[in-house]
Amino acid sequence: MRMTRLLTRTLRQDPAEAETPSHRLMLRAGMISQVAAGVYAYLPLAQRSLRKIEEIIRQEMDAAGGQELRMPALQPLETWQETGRAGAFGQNLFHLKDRRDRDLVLAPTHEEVVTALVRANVQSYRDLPLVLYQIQTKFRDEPRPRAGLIRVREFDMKDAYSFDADEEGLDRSYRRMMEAYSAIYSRCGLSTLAVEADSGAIGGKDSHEFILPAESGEDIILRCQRCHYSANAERATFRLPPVEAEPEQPLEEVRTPGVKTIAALADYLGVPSSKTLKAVFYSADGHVVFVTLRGDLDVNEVKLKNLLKCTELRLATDEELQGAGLVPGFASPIGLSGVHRVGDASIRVGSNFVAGANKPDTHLRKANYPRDFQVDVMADIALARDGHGCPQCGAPLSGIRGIEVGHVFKLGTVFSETLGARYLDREGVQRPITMGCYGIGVGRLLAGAIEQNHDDKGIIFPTPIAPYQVHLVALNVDDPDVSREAEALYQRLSAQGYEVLFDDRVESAGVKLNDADLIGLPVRLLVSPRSLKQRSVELKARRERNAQVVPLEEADARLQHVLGGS
RNA sequence: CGGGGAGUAGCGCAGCCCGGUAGCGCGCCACGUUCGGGACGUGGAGGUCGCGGGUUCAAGUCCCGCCUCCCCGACCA
Repeated sequence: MRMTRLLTRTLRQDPAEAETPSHRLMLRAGMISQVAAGVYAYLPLAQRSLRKIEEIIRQEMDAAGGQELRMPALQPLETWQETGRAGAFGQNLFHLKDRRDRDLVLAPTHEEVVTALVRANVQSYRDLPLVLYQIQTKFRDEPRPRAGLIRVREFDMKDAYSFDADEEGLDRSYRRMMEAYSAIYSRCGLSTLAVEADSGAIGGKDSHEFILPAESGEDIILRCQRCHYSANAERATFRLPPVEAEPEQPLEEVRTPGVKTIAALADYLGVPSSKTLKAVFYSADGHVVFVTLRGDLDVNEVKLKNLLKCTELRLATDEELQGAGLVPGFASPIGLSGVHRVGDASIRVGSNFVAGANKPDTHLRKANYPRDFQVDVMADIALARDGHGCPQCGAPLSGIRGIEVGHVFKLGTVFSETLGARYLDREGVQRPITMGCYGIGVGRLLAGAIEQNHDDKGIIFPTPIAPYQVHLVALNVDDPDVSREAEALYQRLSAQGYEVLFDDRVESAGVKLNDADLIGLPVRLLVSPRSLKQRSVELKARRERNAQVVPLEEADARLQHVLGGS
């Protein structure tokens, strides 16, 4: 491809809206163009990368026994009401009406349709196992699209679905998919981490995310520094440091004027925050829920949501609190009745806590569970943090940020039971099909790759997903020798099957070299009057510091060497 | 949805407070000079100032309403 023919140009200045490196660099390199919030046009350079990523995904899915198909993005709303997921997705589901006023949705994922397909086509255990996949555009009306391609409302995703006779079969399919995922990332030249994840509102037991470590990532991952434990913070469990046993003392009231936060309270009374009880109120599908946990911990809302099995969970408003007879800032589990009470396991670790008194400017000292108050449910609903103890070995956990570039779930029989996807086993008994689902965001993977591979000059593409392999740069194209030799080299390399981006523009050296660094193709070949004096080109790997001078006729052989024989 | 910010040429911005011919840098076009890390000169093209209403002799600027985009949070299979 000649750069004089390429649709876009590079930008010298950073576009104002971009903050994240991948977003900024993709805009500057002319790869993407925003059409609406979270909606992008993929320009030729990006499109080539995306196609390479898709091709790698297809090869690995096929190798793992997958069959590619394609399901519609446009679906009737009823499909989503049958499984109750119209509600579960809520506002995130794009809704529209057709000319006859029928309700349609733009699908955010395809469990319903694929399950219905399998129901119609699978009758016997002989038809199983089965892995179906597609690469299809998904629509999710995200509350806040952000960071370029990292969180968007329209995006291409590879989604795969496995169908097995039983749990053991699912375990095999699941393992196989995880292996395929690892192969995909490694072939893309990326290092990822498989971590335990929350399975969401309608997940099954097991779920893993593939995380690409990156500063700009939205997810926090906790990894054990000693053993192999690693999990998304949404999911992670942890051990609390042991506390010394202390005899329970009698409850006493203490004046705490205007002290409303845990930090202020600990400071005011001169106790560590781990000696306080935190009260947090939520509205779960409209019902007030009272949560108590130790003051040094925060509520993990994902755990809480799973525990309550609700679809909408938000902090309660002060009005809702007062309606339930509670005093914001001084609310207390003690003497509380009439609301659903959830206690975190941490309130059993420690004693003689400071708690609210449920009247203004007053707290209680020496509160003890269960002596002074009870809860309706006791569970782990605390958020794990950097420094907490590993649930498996107790060593400290450390937190890193990362981008979720893949997510796999064991769905079990949730969908097959609801939608009636059954098969006959050997004994002639009807059983629900056991399912798994497996997703990779293609565009997010590209963005993640750039997050992980760039420097202050630009992108450093991993070869397998680079839009082109070689950036052939001619300096001084007015010089007939340069123009002739560069042209000849372009033709020759292209004929040999190399993917060459040929900078044949009339531009100064600085512009061309900076653009080459910005676009970040793996290898740069430079033809100039200077190099031609030695009948040579300069070859420089984007990742390397220095260039090497290579005789013109050896350029192909050197390229093959550098690109690893492709 | 809560908080903050912004919409003026393809990109980055000034002008708005204090109403009076719409500007700067980059990019773009032409010619010439340059030519290995974002060159220089000369001449040019390019704008419903986000949209609608109002005030006024006159609105990019003042007033009202709306829309869009970005950031933080909430949210997020």
